[in-house]
Amino acid sequence: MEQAIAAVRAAIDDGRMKPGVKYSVYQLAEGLGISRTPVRDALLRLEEVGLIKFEARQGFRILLPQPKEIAEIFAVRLALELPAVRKAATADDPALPAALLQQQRLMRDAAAVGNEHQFAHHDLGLHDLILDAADNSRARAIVKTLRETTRLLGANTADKTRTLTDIDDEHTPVIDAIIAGDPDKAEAAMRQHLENTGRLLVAQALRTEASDRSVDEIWSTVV
Amino acid sequence: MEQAIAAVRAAIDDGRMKPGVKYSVYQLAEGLGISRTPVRDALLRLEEVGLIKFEARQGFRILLPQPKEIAEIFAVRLALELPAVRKAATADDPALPAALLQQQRLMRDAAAVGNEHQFAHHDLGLHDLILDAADNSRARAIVKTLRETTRLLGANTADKTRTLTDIDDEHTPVIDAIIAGDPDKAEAAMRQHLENTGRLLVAQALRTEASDRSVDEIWSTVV
DNA sequence: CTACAGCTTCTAGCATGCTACGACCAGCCT
DNA sequence: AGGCTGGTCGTAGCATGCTAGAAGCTGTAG
Repeated sequence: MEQAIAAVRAAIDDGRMKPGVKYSVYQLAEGLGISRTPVRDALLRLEEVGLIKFEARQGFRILLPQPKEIAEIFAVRLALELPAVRKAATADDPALPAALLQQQRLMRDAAAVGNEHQFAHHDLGLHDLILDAADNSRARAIVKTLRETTRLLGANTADKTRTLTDIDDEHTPVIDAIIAGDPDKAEAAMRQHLENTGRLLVAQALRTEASDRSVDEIWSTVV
Repeated sequence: MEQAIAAVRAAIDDGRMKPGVKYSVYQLAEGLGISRTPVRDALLRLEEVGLIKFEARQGFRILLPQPKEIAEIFAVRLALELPAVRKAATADDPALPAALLQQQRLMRDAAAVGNEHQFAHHDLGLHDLILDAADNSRARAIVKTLRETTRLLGANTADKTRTLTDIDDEHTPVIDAIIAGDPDKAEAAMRQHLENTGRLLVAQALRTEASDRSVDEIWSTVV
């Protein structure tokens, strides 16, 4: 079943499966060479996360997050990650600075060669590291799930309006402030980063569905 | 499948299924008069939420949340519900005050006759109403899930150290502040309420597992 | 040419068959 | 008598059978 989940995620990531198109458990199971049961289980879990939607007796469809949903996701992330980054800045874990800098180095390397996939992976790793430092595994799990549902869009977004290096530049003040033990600065930098990213994704979602609403309008109703 | 989820929850609630005991999909399916597949699906979802745990080739077991987990859950709830109650206090939804007072009335009635089940239901309804007013369905869904995992304990807690009326008294200032449009007071009152409840549940969890750690120790590492 | 009706062909969802494997128990060997 | 070993039982997990129902197509009638 884990295999099936990973397979579907991978298929979505590399564009073999596209939003809007109808798929069926039968096809997918055959393609993966396993039976329908674990595939269905996997899809049920993805449905719960909101990544797909079963339509009764018609198959299922990959969903693109709506602009409002994206804004909601980032509102939740702000609520959870801002306190987390404060805690990370005040907690004195001697191993944390090294881990942060290591993660940053990995991201820089990925950015240098333009490897978006690697970059996204290490970006997740950095945020995860901060939530780990805040010592709340539940919050960590929630944010991980939220990121998963926006990742689909994220992959397409970075190269359009923001380079990988731009994103990396937003991380730097966060990392510096944590290492310096300055919770206010860390929080402000993280807020900056999440707001930028969130508004960008909302803007893109608005574009793809050709809506005439404004980013600010949606953003302000939620955040 | 929804039927199976509801059945398992109900069985846990009224004590037909107890934490620590081993159960199997076979037994359960037979008991419910449906096949193993939907029962298994339901249990997989409950496992994802952390309410049960499958043990390979041995059945599954109902889990009691650990003290740390409870503290984490309340840390997340604070992060999400404090902003929400602020928004509820500033948003001018003309229908909100009436809805809040209505919900409070239902809770009072349930408290008056000592109907814990009804009370818990309406309590959930009140918190849900506030999150709804904040207009973030994602946060709403998250909190709902979190409440589900603590509900098991919650039912046992209320009658021990806090009467239903005590809980109700904590809600009053929250509702009043929202109606008065005072976000600061609303936030403070909600914080008071959530901290009380959270610490109480942590204390109970510590008692049931006979730990010698203190509530403050656990609470302060997370919140 | 168009509208409609019936049929074929998909589907999800539930039920059931099947298998590999860990736990537990009884019986044997030392 | 005590420890080990083989066998039996029960389990999750995967595969497959089965059914009701919706979508779309095809052929026919107007």
